Amino acid sequence: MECKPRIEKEHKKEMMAVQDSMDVLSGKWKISIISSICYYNKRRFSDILSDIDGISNKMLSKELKELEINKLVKRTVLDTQPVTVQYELTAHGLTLKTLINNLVEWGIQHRKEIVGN
Amino acid sequence: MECKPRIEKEHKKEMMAVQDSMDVLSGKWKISIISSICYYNKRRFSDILSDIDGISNKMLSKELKELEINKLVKRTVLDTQPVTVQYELTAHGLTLKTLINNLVEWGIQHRKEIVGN
DNA sequence: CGGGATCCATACGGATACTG
DNA sequence: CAGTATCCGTATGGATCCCG
Repeated sequence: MECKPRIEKEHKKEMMAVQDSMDVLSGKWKISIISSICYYNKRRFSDILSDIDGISNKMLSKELKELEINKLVKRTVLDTQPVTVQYELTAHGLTLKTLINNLVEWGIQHRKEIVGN
Repeated sequence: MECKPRIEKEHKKEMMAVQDSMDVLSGKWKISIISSICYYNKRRFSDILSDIDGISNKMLSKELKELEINKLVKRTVLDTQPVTVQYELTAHGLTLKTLINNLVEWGIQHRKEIVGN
């Protein structure tokens, strides 16, 4: 397994890039939210709220806002009565799929490693 | 981009696996620590402490302990005077490299997406 | 319905001092 | 050197109520 980056500066840049990714994803509910929207393609606020066990509306609202700022989800207000709001992943949000799949695979391997001690 | 998993149960399992991964990695300093050890192959407590800008000994101690519990790092007490402690990645810890590389690449892409608005 | 505002308990995490 | 213990401010996040 190759570990050493070429030069120190390069290494620092890589660490920053990892942090950028983690900042976006490490919120307690972020990935669950993304996954929920992704699964249904389009999803309304209250639907996501019931999809995810234990989340409060305050948290959902906050996390969705951050995801929107990071251009991972798109928010659309529908002209209904009363108002409904639809969330969907952006093209950029969809690129997370690969990363999430990696996280799934590593998580499975990790569980084997820990449980099977 | 394919998004819908086959069945709901499968989906829940995937979510759990992602959470397992995130729980291990999402500590504020975890990846920096792993990266530091990985970079130098073997590394002592005080060296890691000075590698990572801003971390306190309390945090380093705590995070290292968690990494050890998760079998990502191996802790070795050396019989020196005074005592020194060496940390190195386990085989399992090394499997994180791929994941971290993915995080690096996505982070770079993400930064482009956000900055270049 | 989709949030925002408020209150409040708890967890997180920094600084410092101490120990084997 | 490699932590541990303590103190303490701050951030996190749940519960609840309110509003357009």
